[in-house]
Amino acid sequence: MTTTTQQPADASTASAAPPVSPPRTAKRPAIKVQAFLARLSMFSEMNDAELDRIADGTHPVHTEKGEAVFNAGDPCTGFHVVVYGQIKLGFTSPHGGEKVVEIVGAGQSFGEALMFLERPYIVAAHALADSMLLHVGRSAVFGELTNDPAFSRKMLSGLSLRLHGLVRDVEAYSLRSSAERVIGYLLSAGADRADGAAPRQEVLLSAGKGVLASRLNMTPEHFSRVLHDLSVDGLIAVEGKTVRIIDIERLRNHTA
Amino acid sequence: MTTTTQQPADASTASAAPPVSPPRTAKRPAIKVQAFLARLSMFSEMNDAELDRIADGTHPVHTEKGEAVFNAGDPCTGFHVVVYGQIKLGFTSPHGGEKVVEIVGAGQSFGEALMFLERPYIVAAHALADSMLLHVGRSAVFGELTNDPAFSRKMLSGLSLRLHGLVRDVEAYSLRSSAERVIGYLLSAGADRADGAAPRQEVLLSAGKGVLASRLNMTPEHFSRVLHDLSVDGLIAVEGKTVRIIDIERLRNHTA
DNA sequence: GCGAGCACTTGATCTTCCTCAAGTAAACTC
DNA sequence: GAGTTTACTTGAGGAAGATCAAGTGCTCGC
Repeated sequence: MTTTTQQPADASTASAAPPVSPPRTAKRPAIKVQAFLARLSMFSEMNDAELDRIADGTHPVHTEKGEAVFNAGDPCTGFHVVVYGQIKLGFTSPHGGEKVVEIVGAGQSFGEALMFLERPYIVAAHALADSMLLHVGRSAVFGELTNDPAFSRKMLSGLSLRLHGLVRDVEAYSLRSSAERVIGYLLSAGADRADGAAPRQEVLLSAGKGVLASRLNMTPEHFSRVLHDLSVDGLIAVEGKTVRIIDIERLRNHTA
Repeated sequence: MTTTTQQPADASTASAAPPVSPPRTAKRPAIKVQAFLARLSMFSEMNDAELDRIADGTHPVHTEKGEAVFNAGDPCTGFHVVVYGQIKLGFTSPHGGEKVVEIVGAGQSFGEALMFLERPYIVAAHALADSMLLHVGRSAVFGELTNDPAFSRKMLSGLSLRLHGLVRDVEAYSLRSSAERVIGYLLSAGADRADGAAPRQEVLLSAGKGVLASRLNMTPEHFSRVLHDLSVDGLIAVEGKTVRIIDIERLRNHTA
């Protein structure tokens, strides 16, 4: 849940999302790869020579809404960073269902673990919006890892953070009711001001309700009902994709 | 699930578990720390000087059955390796429940991710049997990381593998019924011969049924019933802690 | 601005799994 | 080796959430 919070185009968010705007025209923007990479915490301590080598190992990937970036079973040749847009990572069950594991936004990366394991993907990645990614090739990463301990350290932290988030998810799935998971999502999405300020009253849902429901391990129907119930209890107000938190204290203590 | 399989004292298992025997007497055995560490894949490429420095950063921890190694909220000053015994990692819910996230046996380690994040533990670790651990201090690890890229690489693989296992768990919890999870466990526990040989017909449950049930995200009652149903269908036979797989093909294809 | 498609909501019913309550069997003490 | 504890099993009932089936309202393309 922690890593799921999305960054709207809001300069006040103290996040790693670099200020790369989506293309205003149909034309794809030429971005400065090194400059973009340098803003990611993963590469933040690299010098120019290193950044150049990494940048040489990348190539841009443009994916339209609905398209797959990769599917389960595809070989993994590196990892991806989102420049703009939004990607969902998920399983497709043999019985037809889908489970969204993570929703990834601008400035976030995915697929590092598989890159190190040299195994094929076990999840699929689909674009939730027209997106631009950078694919960072394995060999470029491995090259820098061997002579830059600070980069190794960053990589280890990044992986650890991801692991930590996943453990928290497991806890939520096992020990919390679906209403509690929804509340947890709303609070963490509302709390993504990193400064000490009070959490937002208005939360913009970071994806469609169906996708969010799957991320929270419930059906769209049930998600809808939970939101409805919380509204009836006067804790929140739902207006399309924005949720206004009316009584954050009662929301926090809510048990049902 | 993949990382959960336990090694009974069986030299044929091609696993990383070093052949350190539990103490036959009440007296604690003096183990050779360097020799033990060298057999772990994490340290397998280290030279003697490095191993000495890591060994200097360790201290032994003896934990009796039922005792805690650490609790959620405790600060993390390094990671642990199991020399002998068995440790469970789990959450305790505010509402009283418990969820076992992982069961860790001899030769396996835990707590690396928290060490890199420098955050307090979010799970608790309790001994399921009288156990001996080695605590490897953070600074010793960080020291070697800065000048041994191969070690960094091993660390990254280890963390990636853990992440991979957790993603598979999330898939199982979300997309599979409890009977399917039980079957998955039995098959993977039975398949832990790494050679190409046929899976074992006899599976020794790696922990008490209650603990296993929690690991598989179900109640002990329900676990018991699932095992019962599979027995009635003639797929397995349960005799205490050993499960004999009678019809592995039908077990694999079982849907209910 | 009209119709088609899609996302979401609402209602009724059904399943899975949990809870509570005994009961049995195995293990640990003394 | 009897008594107690702990682990597991079995049964009955219940609750959370899924499924199925219509709806309603939006957005988007033309």
